[in-house]
Amino acid sequence: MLLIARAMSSSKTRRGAATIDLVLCAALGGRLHVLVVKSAGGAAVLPYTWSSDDESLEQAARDLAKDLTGHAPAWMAPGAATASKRHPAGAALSVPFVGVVGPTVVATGGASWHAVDTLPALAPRQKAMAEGALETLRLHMDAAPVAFKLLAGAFTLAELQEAYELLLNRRLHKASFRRALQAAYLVEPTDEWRSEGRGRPAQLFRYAPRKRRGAHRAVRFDLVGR
Amino acid sequence: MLLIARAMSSSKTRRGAATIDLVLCAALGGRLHVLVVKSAGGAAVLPYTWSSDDESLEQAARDLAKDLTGHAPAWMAPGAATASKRHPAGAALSVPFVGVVGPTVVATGGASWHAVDTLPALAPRQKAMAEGALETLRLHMDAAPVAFKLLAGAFTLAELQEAYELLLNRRLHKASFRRALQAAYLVEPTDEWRSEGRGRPAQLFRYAPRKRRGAHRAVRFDLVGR
DNA sequence: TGACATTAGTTGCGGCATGTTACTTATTGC
DNA sequence: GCAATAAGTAACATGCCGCAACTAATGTCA
Repeated sequence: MLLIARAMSSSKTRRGAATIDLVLCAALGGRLHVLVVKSAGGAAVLPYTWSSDDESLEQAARDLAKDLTGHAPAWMAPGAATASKRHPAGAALSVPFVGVVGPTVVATGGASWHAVDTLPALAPRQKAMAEGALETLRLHMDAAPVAFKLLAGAFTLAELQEAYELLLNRRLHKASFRRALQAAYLVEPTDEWRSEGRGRPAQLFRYAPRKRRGAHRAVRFDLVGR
Repeated sequence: MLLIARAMSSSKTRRGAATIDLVLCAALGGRLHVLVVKSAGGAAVLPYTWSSDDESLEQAARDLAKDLTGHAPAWMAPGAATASKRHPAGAALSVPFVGVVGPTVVATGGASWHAVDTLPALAPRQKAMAEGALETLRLHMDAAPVAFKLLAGAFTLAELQEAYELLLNRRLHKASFRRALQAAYLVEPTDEWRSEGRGRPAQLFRYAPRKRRGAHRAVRFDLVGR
């Protein structure tokens, strides 16, 4: 039994084992980008690692991101595991983790950012996982600071609004957006301002959620059943 | 290679392989219940099956539910895969699927319903997956008809409200709930009424989402950052 | 049979949140 | 200085939500 397990571990594809696949996301130029690396054979692949018994899946994904970018993702969530279609390593099963980093993270070595709607040729399973990332982000954005974590530590309110518009795929109203944000006590102003060339400089804010009581929002049927 | 895979398939625990674990949920007596079965050794376990290459994970979970209850779940979503803690079959990795059925589904054979807050002794990993089910349901209830699928095909509006109260773990206001529901065109009345002994009989409704335009709801910061 | 309890379902009102428009403020470039 | 541009704010109308009070239909019991 142990011998078989050892043999599997040293085999090339480890059929029957699972990969942890990292879908690292960044908002660049108003579009969602995903980090793609080059495999030994030169093909484009999502970063992945084989699952091991002595480490949690999430920690393995976090470590993988750290190896690639130097930092752990600012936010991360598990995606839907899948055994369908072809994986570049021939894994029977793959568990995706969707990570989020700020716009300043550089792609080192063979890694590069690609917009999700113009991805290079990936193995079908990885393509599906990358395209599912946006849905995972949407699923969590109401309860987790996903949009905030797509930004640098200090950001303008226009940038925050653009992040939300990217995730929701629709335009938002400036005044309404800011009023709702103000009421939620989620950001605090810094004393820095940023000038983008023309126009009035924008004040920079930081994500700093303050305690507030009774998040007793009403039921929303808006999105039920498409 | 193939020989190794065959040997693994016939081994007892299949270390290195993954299980698909089913967390089948029902709303009974105002509380969320989970279907628990008895293992060969007599211990309480969540229903599970080994993942196989020639079937999608979701389909395997759906088939498992069919074997147990005679019907596929009314709704289902994948949970977060985990390799932590102990699984009853010793699986290295487990992928949970959270299914939802109506209140009329009976537990056959050794299966029985248990409230999630008073579960029998499960293996740690299965306990964690069962306790994570409610979070998975909450994650999807804004965009999927989770609460509706916890009910029979025809239901009263009071029952629907109770399902939402169960998922949200707080009381809702009757008038507000009904107004919002009306505005969403999600249910249609049947010509049946149900009398529960005392009090006025309640009209029965069916889940029948109608097309409506512009789900253009505002951004809600209420739940961001707890 | 008629008052009462119980549950279903509706209506009206005050307050708060949101959508819209228009305005003010601050900066660059000419 | 003046136009252009972008950030940020104010004011108003509309609509949604919580609340309370109301009507409606049934069973219970004196």
